[in-house]
Amino acid sequence: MSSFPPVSEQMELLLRGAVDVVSGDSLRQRLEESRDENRPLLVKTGFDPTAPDLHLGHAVLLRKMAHFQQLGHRVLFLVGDFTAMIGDPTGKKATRPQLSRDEVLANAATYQEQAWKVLDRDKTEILHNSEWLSRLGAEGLIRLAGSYTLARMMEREDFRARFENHEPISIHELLYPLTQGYDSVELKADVELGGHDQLLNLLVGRDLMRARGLEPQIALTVPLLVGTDGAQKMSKSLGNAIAFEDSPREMFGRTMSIPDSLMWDWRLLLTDLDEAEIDRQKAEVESGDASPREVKADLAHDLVRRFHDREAADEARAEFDRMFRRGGVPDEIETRAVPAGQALFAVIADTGLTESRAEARRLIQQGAVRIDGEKVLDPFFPLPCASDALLLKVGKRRFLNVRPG
RNA sequence: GGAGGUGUGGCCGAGCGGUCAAAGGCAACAGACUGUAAAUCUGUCGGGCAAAGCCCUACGAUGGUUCGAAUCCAUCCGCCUCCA
Repeated sequence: MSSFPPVSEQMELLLRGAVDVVSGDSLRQRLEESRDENRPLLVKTGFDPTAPDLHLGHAVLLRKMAHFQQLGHRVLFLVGDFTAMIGDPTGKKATRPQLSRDEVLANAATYQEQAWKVLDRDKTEILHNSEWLSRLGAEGLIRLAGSYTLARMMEREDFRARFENHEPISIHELLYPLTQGYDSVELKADVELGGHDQLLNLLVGRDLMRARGLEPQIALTVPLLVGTDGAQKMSKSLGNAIAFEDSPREMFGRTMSIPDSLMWDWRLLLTDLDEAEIDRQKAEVESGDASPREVKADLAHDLVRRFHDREAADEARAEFDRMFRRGGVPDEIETRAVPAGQALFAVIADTGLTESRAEARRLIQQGAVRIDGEKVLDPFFPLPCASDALLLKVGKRRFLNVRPG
């Protein structure tokens, strides 16, 4: 008797949201073997822990790993402590900085701490690729390099683009896909997961495995999540990310700010809602039977619940309604003491609501600043003495209570 | 090894020795309209100053020429191209 669910059921879950599967047939076949022999598949995912703040973009891949876990397969969380020191060139227009070993290990620890919000910690095996890669030595590395060609490497769009644009490509960057592929050889992985941009790296792994007489791994990729700007892939440096660690309010609000057209992707990739149900909602919104705002709020609620808890999600939603639908203010606003009679622009800048006094003046003149709901256009407006705190509002979302005295 | 090119604000990209805090685009921010969506329109977009002006800092780095340098010169650093 097998402990694994039927293969068709497994396939459905595993292929949800996937971009590439090389190949679907071999995945099915291997799942069948696994089920027949009652042996879990070995699923490898490499992490290059350069950015310790996880965001929803990372969640897509972690969720795919979680799917394999749910089905009873062995999921390896491979810390690329060796490869991180090389710096993965994928998708970068510039050479990545090479990190020290200590930085990498510290990042990896932070990374994992957050990853357990999505992955089942007890079912995750953690390995570090320095274990075998540092043993490889110069000779081993050169031999490894001998099994691939420059032409094949240059098939990669990011390398090619950089080459054609006369941008630098360091030799060490060419070694990255090879070392990553070597990990698969070493682990004899059945499946390797990665973002869509990793496809070529995963395929290098297949080639290297085949060359050594191993059954090549199945490459399965997930899409790169588009960020809150609706245009570029989610990334902290582009400011379009929602971090696992963001507060419920922030997570809810930032989700509400995504373009409507994006919410279906997010639904599919970040939540468990049935694909059929997603399609149904989409049809309803398109026909005007459902409000896109409400559908998006459900999504936001779902995400907050997932990364915080149900209560936090309820609160975030209620607060959002209060603030933005009814023009109210948030529950908790920090209160600061400020000198009475000080000019408004100085107060705003000095309390950090704006980055500079010049910016404060401009915003006031543009009508972006309100005191207790009253628009004030004079930057030199002196803050009156008041027994109660005054509510300062700058733009739509910056609030502060000040108590002049 | 030889020859040449290039380095400007978050990004791309103009820039004649003075009129350059530096065109234009993107992004961002604010206002209007809204659903903190999209689209559209308007404005802002180094810092300081009760300010249509003045001052400070800034065009890879350091020096220099000049009354005056993003613009010219030297050295250094980074990057690229061609030839070998």
